[in-house]
Amino acid sequence: MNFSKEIIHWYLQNKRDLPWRKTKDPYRIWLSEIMLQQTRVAQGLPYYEKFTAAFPTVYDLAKAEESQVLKLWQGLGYYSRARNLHYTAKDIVENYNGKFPSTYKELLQLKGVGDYTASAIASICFDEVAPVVDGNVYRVLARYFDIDTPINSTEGIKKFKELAFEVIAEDDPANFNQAIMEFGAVQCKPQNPYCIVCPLNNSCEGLKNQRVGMLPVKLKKTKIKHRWFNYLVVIAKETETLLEERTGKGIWQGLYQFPLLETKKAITDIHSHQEEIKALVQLRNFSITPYNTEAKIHKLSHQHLHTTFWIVETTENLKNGILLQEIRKYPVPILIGNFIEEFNF
DNA sequence: AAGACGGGGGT
DNA sequence: ACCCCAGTCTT
Repeated sequence: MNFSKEIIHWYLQNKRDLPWRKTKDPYRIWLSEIMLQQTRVAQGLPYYEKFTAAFPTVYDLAKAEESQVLKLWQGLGYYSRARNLHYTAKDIVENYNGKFPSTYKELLQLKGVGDYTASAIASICFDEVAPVVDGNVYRVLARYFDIDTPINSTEGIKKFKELAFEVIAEDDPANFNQAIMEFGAVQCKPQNPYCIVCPLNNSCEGLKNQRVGMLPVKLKKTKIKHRWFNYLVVIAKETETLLEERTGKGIWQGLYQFPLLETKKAITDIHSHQEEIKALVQLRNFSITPYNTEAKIHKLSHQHLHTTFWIVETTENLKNGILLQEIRKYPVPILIGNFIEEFNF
């Protein structure tokens, strides 16, 4: 049996029972693929259930408020996916008569749909011979063919895509694509792959050359930036607080947070920042005390946020205050969400 | 070509 | 501490 037949054979016997494998509805496949970008199945699964319940069709998603979409997305990360998801739902309804396009080339035009996702939808929903190349596929191909070209180099991206075209089962691209990804996730996994029981272990070049553990090769890591966030948790008359929306570039676009004072390093004397704080919270008189004395480090893949929450109490009226009892309606970063649950106002 | 973009899980 | 995850977009 050749590579593609063996992979599909393995898949049909070992595939997990996942909700998006029970449908060919392009809306649901699209939704699942966007959610699973850089995200494990276990983490994305509950979100898929929430979204399909709240938005059974693309029309339901299109007519939702963006903040509602972000609220449901809260905790999943990479929030541009949620904003693009909403944008594309409206795009499909307005410009495609509510029907997803059926080819790789057309799907690629949609915002938030790149090479991988266009291939996934085209193959799974429309049986187009469009190979997917995700992290799993890079790993399986690099090991099986013993290729050490870095998977995130321009040359590597091109080479592995060509290789995927060569090995794809042209008579069953839908199953082959899902099979090779599942195989990478479950069998040929990053650490401690099950080579001993692998159905391909007598033809795997990487295994033969004892190079499975070094493959795939990937170019350098991103350098981590350190930032110091001071959140001003205003409590006015024990019933109201202040939230601001993050706009512009950078992390957490469209999400809400307490008024933020970002500093170059940890604050040693809060009173030296009195004027900045006054301007941020728009108050004349208030008391301020740290909630956590040791900064909490919130780790993102590319930034470490040294975070301190400051409790700002006042008896004045707030300019644009929100009711504390409604604070959970706003989409917030998990860092803020955890604080809200822990502080419990 | 290189960065930016989240959060969680595994070793 | 480091790597990876059903990647895409921007610079």
